[in-house]
Amino acid sequence: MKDTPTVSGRPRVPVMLPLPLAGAYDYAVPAPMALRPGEFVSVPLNQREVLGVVWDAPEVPEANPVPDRRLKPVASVLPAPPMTASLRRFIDWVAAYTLSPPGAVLRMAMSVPAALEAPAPQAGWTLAPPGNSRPRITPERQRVLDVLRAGEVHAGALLAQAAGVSLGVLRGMAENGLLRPALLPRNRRFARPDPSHPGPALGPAQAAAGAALRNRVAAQRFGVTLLTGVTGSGKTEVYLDAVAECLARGRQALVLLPEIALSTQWLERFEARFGVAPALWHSEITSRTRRDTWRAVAEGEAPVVVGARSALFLPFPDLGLIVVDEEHETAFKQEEGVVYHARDMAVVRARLSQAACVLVSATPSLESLTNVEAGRYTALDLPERHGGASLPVVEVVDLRRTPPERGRFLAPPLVEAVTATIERGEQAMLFLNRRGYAPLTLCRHCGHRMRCPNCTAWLVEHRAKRLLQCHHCGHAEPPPAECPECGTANSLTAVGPGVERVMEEANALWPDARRLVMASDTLPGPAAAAEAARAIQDREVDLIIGTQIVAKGWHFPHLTLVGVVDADLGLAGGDLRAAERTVQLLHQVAGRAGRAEAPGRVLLQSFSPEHPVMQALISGDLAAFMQEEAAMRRPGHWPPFGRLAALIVSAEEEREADRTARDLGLAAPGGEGVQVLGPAPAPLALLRGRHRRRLLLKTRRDIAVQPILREWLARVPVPNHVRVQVDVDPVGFL
DNA sequence: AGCACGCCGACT
DNA sequence: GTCGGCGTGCTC
Repeated sequence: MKDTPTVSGRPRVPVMLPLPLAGAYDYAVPAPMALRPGEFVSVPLNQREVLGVVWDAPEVPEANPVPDRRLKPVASVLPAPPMTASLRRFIDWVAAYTLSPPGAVLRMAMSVPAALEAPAPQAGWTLAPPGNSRPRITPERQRVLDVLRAGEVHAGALLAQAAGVSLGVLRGMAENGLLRPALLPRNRRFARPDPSHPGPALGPAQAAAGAALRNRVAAQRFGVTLLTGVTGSGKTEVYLDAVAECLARGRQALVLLPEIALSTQWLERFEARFGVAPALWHSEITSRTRRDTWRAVAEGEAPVVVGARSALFLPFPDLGLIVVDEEHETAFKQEEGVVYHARDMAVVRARLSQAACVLVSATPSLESLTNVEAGRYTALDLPERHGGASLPVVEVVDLRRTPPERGRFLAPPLVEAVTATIERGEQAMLFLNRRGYAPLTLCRHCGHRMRCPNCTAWLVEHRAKRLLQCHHCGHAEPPPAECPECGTANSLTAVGPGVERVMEEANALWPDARRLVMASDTLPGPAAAAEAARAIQDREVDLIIGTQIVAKGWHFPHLTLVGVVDADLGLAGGDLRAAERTVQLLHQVAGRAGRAEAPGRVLLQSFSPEHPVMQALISGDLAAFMQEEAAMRRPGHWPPFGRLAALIVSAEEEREADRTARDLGLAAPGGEGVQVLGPAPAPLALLRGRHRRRLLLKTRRDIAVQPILREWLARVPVPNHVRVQVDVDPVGFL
């Protein structure tokens, strides 16, 4: 261990604070304290005390360090396992990559301050050593003695219950010297999954893939595997095999899911494989569970954690495997605060932890496919559906040739198919990625459109709630009786469909069918989603109408027909990844059909059946589609064949946003392989009352964007009310 | 992030 | 006259 660094003899340590400061602050180390990097400490900061982490001494000493006399001493060391060097390096890495203050990244790793305090010890009873007195042993007392073996400590309530006595008996025994109070051992809240627990039987292809993944984990070093396979091919069981191998080696495993709150079916599969539940980490767990889970992870007591992207910042002391399921999902991109992509950061964390990383998808991202092609990742593919199920047949309903009736959204071929499916006693699903009743409310008299006052967006009618809502901010208002522009009464009319409106149409078409809407606002929380899934599995529903939450890895064995109400929906707008994302989403939705013996059928309603996206879905040859996608992006150095970073300039005053955006544009970097696009109004030019302008930095893949961004931003002064947000590797149009 | 300092509006 | 609104700036 290196000596504690000093400036002029007085011992000091850098302490990283979970605040958006430029770097670590130095503190004096009081004489009796021995501090090593990683230790959680409490330090004074400007009239208050805050928690922080002892960071590492800089490799090159700071140019002008804070003089000794201005140093404040570290107040105390917290009774928690120190943060590992690999997590500290991860935090530094994420901060440098995303251009965030390291303290802002640290904050994500210190989200549970209560977990840093010593857990409150629980009182219980243990056998007292034999004394001189010989107290009377009643039958009740004997039963207690029978339950409580030497050396064991039991909680009073449980002991009394097990022995069938009252708590008074225990107290009496303590007074007579038979029992004495003792502290309970820490309760093992997270059962250790048994890697050899008999799980579901694997087919030969799965077993082979499982063995290959096990080898990757057994190597106990960094490596990334892209596990692909059509929906229903059993990818989950295969990577759970890798989790088993990781557990057998005594290391921890982390599984990231895009939307953990909706993943009850996934948890059932985990329990079927290991006999116990994993530790869960997402925004909806209670603060108590949060504290216990964080602590258990830090102490190595939680062998498997399944969580949302924030679980990447948990304090695993010995991470052996990270799985990113549905790796193509854009939900892994964090868009607020520290802007990062959890899939990419998972790879980094795995590398810094000497862990294996497995990216899983039926529809892998072009990023990951390109990494396989370049030899950076290893590919592993499951070619067939497991258990004899076949892939659904995909057809397009040409809306130009067989349009729906006026004011309707379901074309005759789709209506007939749904009718036939329900009549056969099978389930059908209608997919439309639009919540509410109608995306636009228009005045028939003057053409006025109902807009959000805070955002560049239409207000979406939610007829059941009798509200017009903005899906970008919290704004909601009741639908006005007359047009706010021209004052005409009863002139406002709903334009376009949302799931509610499709439901209305379904009510008229199939009045006897049992119908269910699945959307994020009709299924508030995991319990409601789980109940819906159960009702579907138990055939209590004939027709499901849903938004993209129905695309998530559900297993609905009786579902044989999927109708996509508007397959063209995602293709509008000039987004770089619009086609890729639409193929991925629609393929996932299609994959819900025909997961058991009965074959599945998928109908895509589209105005452009010849579009490559529809053709790819019909042929099922997504690999060929992705190759064409690659061929289109490669020449212009678009990601993943080049790098992209977005600057979002925002201000309440439009002129201020414009001015700073223009200044940034004038100071734009250039040179070989470096290009700046913009400034231009961001696609949501007004969001939550802030005007937004966007600039895009595009570089060749061999040129890092971070140093360019740092120099660029340092050249341009940003006024007080203006915010410049940096988004390295932006996805979606923002 | 939070806390203090500072400079302008309606109140005991 | 002061109580308090939140804009600005600093924290080893």
